[in-house]
Parts: sequence; C-alpha cells; structure tokens
Amino acid sequence: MTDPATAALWPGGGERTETARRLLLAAVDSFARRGYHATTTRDIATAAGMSPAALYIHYPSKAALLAEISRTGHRATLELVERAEAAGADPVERMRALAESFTVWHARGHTVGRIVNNELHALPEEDFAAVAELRIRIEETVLRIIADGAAAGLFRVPDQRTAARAVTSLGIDVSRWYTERSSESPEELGRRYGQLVLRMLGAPDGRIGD
Amino acid sequence: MTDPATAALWPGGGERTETARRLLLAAVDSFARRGYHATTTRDIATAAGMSPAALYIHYPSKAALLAEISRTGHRATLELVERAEAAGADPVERMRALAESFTVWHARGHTVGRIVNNELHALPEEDFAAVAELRIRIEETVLRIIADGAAAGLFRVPDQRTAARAVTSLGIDVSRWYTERSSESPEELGRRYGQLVLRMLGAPDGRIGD
DNA sequence: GACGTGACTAAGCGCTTGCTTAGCATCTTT
DNA sequence: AAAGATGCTAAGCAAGCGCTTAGTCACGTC
Repeated sequence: MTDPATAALWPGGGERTETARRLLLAAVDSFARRGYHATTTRDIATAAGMSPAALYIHYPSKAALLAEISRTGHRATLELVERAEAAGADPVERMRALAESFTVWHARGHTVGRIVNNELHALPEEDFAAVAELRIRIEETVLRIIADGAAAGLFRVPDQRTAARAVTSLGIDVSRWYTERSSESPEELGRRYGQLVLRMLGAPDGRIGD
Repeated sequence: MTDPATAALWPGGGERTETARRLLLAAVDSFARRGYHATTTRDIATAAGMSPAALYIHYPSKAALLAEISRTGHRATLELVERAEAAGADPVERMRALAESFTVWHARGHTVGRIVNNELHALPEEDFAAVAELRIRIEETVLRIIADGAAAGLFRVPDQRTAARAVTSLGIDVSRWYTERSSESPEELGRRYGQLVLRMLGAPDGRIGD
C-alpha cells in the first residue's frame, strides 16, 4: 500500500532515488498544508529527516521541487483523462469514466491536487508554460467528449465550453475541500460526482442510474 | 461604477476612511495576484501610494488586512445566499437565484473570492474560527434548499450533502479561473451555471428552460 | 504664537529566508 | 592502499521580511 501522494504522482512507479522521493513527498506535504511561499526549505529538509543543505544535492532550488510536483501531477492527470476517453464505449460512458476517475484522483491525492491547481502562479515561467499546455489538453479532452455526446444527441448543453469548465471545475475543487476525514471514500464520491456530471450534461435519465 | 472588489466587499457601502479602503483594496489585489505569503507589506503600501510604515497606522498587521478581507467577504457571501433563500417562491426558484448570484459574485469579485477561499490557512486562529462558522451557515443554507426541494419532490439527488458540496464548489471554483478577459460576462455565466445546477439536482426539465 | 493632534515618512532593527561554502565520513575504483 | 566520487552536515552569507522608532508637516484650538 503506497501512500496517496506517491500514487497520485507516479501511478506506474517513479524513477527517482529513495532520498529524492522522500524530499519530494515532504515538499508535497508542506506545500499542501501551508502553501508554497509559507514553506521553508528547512521545513522540507527537516520533514525528510535531513539537514537544510542536503536538499540542494537532489534539487537545484525550492522552485524545482514545485515544478517537479506540478509537472508530474499534471502528466498523471492528463494520462488518466485520456485513458477515460479511450476506454468508454460511447460518450456517456466515456464521460462517466472521466468524471469518476478525475474525482477519485483529486480526492485521494488532494495534497498533490492542491499544489497542482493552486500554486501555478509560483512556477518559474517555462515550467508554467509546459504545465499550461497540459492543462489545455485536459480541458480539450473533456470538451471533445461533450461535443461528441452532443452531436450524438446524448447530451444537451447550452454552451459546451461552459459545460466543460464546470465538469473539470467540479473535480478540481475536490482537492480544496477533501480530507482523509471526509465521510465519503474517494470511490464513493467519484461515483456520485459521475452521476451529477451526467445529469448536468442532460444525459438521458435511463443512462444514469440511481 | 465602483470597482468589482469594492462591490464584492461592501455591497451596501463601507465605513472605513478613504486611505484605509485604498490600502485594503491594494491588499486584495496583491493577495489575489501573488498569494498572501508572497505579498509584502511594502507591496501593499506602495500600491496604495504610501510608505511602508503608513500601513501600520491603519491596520495593526498584515494578517489584520487579510482577516478584514476574509470576514467582510464571507459576510457578503452569506448575505447574498440568505437573500436568495428568502426571495424565491419555491425551492427551484430559490436554488436558481442562489446559484446565479453566488456565481456572479465569485466571477465579478474573483480577486476577493480567491482570497476568501484559498487563504483560510493563513488566518489568525480566532479569525479563522469566525469565518469557519460563516462558511457552515452558507453550506447549510444550500443544504436546506436542497432538502426542501427533495421533500417537495422537485429535486432527486442520491446524497443531499454531496449535492450541496457540488453546488457551492462549482461557484467557489469560479473565482479560481475567472478573469476579466473571460468570454462570458458574470451574469451570463451565472445564468448558465444556474441551469447546470438545477439539472444536476434533477429538477423537472420544464422548470429549467433552455 | 505656543501647543496638541493626526497622517505621514526615512531609517533601520532583529530575524528569517533561499542558498553556498568548506569539510567529513563512507563507498568504489584502480 | 591511494584516489576519487558520493551523500551528507555545520556554519554562515546576503537579501528581504514584518514591524518599530523617531521625527516631520499641516492643521485646528486656546
């Protein structure tokens, strides 16, 4: 049983050394709890059980830690979203899979999710650019499913871009409020949010299921 | 035409002196753009056209500025939500009014909204406690309308608390992504989100309107 | 015209920050 | 066993932080 942040970042197992991973996970925890700017390099190093200077052997700067978390987190999210698109039999099933796994990811990995979605402004410029592109690809995958569904007469939405925004927004915001002490498991929440999303998109009621 | 942050904080007109308001608005701008911890008191004072020391004549600390923004912002949001509850003829209309005005507030006052929703952890303990109570009252107003609607057979939701979370979450997250350069006006977005919310809650289709 | 008051500034204090330097123990290579 | 590489620590530097101090200036009061 790996911890949730590890799972959110490296679903397929990472390639960093033990110490570098320990530092990165300590950074995830601190950034998520206090925010990037309120976290000191001493916080991170201490949490990883090392002296402040040791951090700089594995990462060139505090910002590099943030960048690695953000890039890895965004890459994992995009993969998840593309997998959902590829897997479903029709737009309704694709959207259900997407909303469910997107929600589960943001609930289970809410620490990583918080950093990914709320510390964009702290990223060095070129890291931001890379990450912004991944975000666009995520949004467009959602939009594509909605457009397909609307074309097939399965969804009825007044404005597709607004609907896509709403779907991703709902999932992203989970990372803001979800904690391990929440009453619903990530999977349970995912199922419910999947339903709400399909309803929101005006999917035929028989396809949703109560 | 007052600026959006002023409108979001003091819908009925504030009571502070000119200078204190100018400082507070400068703080709103800086906190929203860079985050609380990345903003310096020098930033705020300079943006308000004064020397760093002048800030401390009007506010006892940087945290006091944040606290005032957060408390005022939360109070305004609660008022807005309670007004929607009181105004609507039935649960469907109440929810439509709530979702619309909640969305409009978070779009138009997205700078204030960002601070209100993402800088809670930076609040001094007792300010946090006060604000947390306001947040509960907001959430419970939403829940009450959903429960009323479900009891009247107007809404069909699997879990009312989850549905309430989704409704507020959708509105709150608007402040994360909305900018003045967004293609939709706050009112247009409000109308669309109002529709999506009613659909999500399973309101009878005739009541929604395309 | 002396005095008090309220809004402000120039200067700076003590502390914390991100990051660097210099050095040390352990392992690997030859 | 000498030499180098590796992974770490103790100490500390320059810069920037929140906030304070001491003083200035415009204004109203007696």
